Amino acid sequence: MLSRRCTYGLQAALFLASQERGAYIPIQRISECLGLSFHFLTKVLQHLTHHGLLRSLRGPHGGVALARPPGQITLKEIVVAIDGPDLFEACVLGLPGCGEQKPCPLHEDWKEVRGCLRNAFAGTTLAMLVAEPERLAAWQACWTTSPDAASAHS
Amino acid sequence: MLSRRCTYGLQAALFLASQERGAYIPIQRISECLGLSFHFLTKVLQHLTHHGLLRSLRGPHGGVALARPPGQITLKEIVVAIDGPDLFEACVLGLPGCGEQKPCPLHEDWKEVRGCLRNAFAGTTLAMLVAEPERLAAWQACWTTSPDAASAHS
DNA sequence: CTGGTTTAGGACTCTTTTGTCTTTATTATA
DNA sequence: TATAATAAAGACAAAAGAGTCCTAAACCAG
Repeated sequence: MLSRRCTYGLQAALFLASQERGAYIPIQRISECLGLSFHFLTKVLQHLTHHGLLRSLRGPHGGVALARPPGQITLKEIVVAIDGPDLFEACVLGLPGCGEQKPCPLHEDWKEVRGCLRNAFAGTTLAMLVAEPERLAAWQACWTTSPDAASAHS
Repeated sequence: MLSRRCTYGLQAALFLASQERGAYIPIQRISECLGLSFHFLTKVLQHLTHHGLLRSLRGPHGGVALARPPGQITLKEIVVAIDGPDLFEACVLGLPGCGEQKPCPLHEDWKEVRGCLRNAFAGTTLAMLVAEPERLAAWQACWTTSPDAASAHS
């Protein structure tokens, strides 16, 4: 469904949304908390920075931060930045010419499912996923290491 | 969303559903009509045969045929046979422990989308996609070569 | 200005997916 | 029985995805 790069990007964005607003967080710390490869995550986040979804700062006290308030960043933006728009636009059967003029037999049915998908991703912001204390706790429970433990270790 | 193997499998199954009921069709002909690589398609269809979704027969007048009436084969069966059940079961964020006991922040929202996906694939049979003359024509328009032209050529 | 910290960028490896080719086994027909 | 047609099976090549590593550039603190 989503590439691994994409799930890493979403996880990191969600992580940043759950941290102090606007703070630069080192990628090293994100990778440790989420249990992801540091170097690989670095590439994914560089990609998001190029697409204007993240800001970055080098040097001590540097790191990455959300470029906009988490309430203004949707999951769809992140997915499209990493995996491209195919998930929300391409033919399910992978037929090259499929479209309104030359619809495949699944075209009309799939339009509905695609709408469902698009609504889910475009209608969900990062803020929505960490606003309720319940969800925030659920998210933090997914981390392999707590950020406090990670910062205490340094 | 779906692997290429999977889209090839779906296309071939749909092709068989639009042919004379129960007839063995050579893979060569399928690949020519759909414009797919013969050898690669062969592998995909062997896979579907192993999973009991197709029957096959070697030798002259051999080929592959649907193992059951097209009204009793759903798209979901084909997808699961080729790509596995992940699309309909796994966590969107790719979190290993995500489930009812330890839900990720998207878990509940995603359950709905997943249901939408599952309904679409499990609720659609091959027969439904070729029953209406309109859809059948749309499907045949997707072929690069007509089966008549292909058979006339031999 | 120096040294440590952090992102940026590129080269490289490993794995999976995609695709090709060759050989073998099976079947129908003449 | 001989021949041609066809799926089955496996070896191989090419491309993309995933992941590692190293060097450079930027930044901050002393």
